Amino acid sequence: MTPETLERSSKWLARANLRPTRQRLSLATLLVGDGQHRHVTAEGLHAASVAAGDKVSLATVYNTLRAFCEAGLIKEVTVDGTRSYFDTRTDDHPHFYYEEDGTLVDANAAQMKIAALPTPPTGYEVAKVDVVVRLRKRD
Amino acid sequence: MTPETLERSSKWLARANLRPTRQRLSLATLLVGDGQHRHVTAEGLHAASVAAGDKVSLATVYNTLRAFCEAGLIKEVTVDGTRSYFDTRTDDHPHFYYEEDGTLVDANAAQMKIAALPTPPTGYEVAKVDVVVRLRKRD
DNA sequence: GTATATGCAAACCGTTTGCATGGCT
DNA sequence: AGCCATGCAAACGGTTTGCATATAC
Repeated sequence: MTPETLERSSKWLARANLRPTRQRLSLATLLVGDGQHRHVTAEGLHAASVAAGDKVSLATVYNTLRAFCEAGLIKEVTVDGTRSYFDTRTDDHPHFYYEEDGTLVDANAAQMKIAALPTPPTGYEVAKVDVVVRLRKRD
Repeated sequence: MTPETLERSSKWLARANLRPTRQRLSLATLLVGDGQHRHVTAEGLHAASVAAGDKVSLATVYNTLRAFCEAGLIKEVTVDGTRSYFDTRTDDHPHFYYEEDGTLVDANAAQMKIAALPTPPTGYEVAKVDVVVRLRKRD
């Protein structure tokens, strides 16, 4: 791990006033260590941390992902009823979901033009707009 | 129940070559008996069937909703990781999701203009585009 | 008569929680 | 020292499944 990787992860945690514990640093590094955006599931992130040689319990992965979420560092994306996905990019943007293997990736937001949004009922405001483009293999 | 209600439900099942059992007719009637579109959860539909005096087991509600889905009579909508929603309207259209109570309703599709969609990667085609506008109470 | 649908209860699986231990400041 | 994070295992809740019974055709 390069020094920049560690520093980026530390600052990311510091930004949200989260104590830089070994486990959080490990997960933060896996999430944003290289400055790229990522979409992970709890199981997937846990597997990655084990593969990286860091010992983090599955429960801690869940608790930590939730903590990151509440701190606004990541966002949950609902695309599959059976799994939760977390996105390191926190602004509203469209996603591609590969039905074949359950992979989630960012779609090019610039290509997505929502000219008009349905008017929210009175008394309500838009919290978030989720756009998921589900993809299947072309035959 | 009016005769039209029963006939509509029967034809709806017949359209998909599904045997008109008592349970299926009951659920079909609750879903499309009045010709309106509906968004239900398995638990909600089960409660409705019990309230209507029809005895249908929860397992059968699940199996039946799945069967209706596979037959193309309804579509599953993923908006909440903890529950599955089913929509009697089967074309792509935007939804309003009330975070406060988990209600799902159709948004006015005419007001929703997607001028451009992100280009799918080569080898893949768009299976479905889910648009969920999450609403929160305005303070 | 044969294939299929139903009901029950148990299994399932991702996620959450209680509580004792350990680490950060 | 005090508060907070971690880990384990048990609990949880929605959904699925195996199997015996009942129903449609």
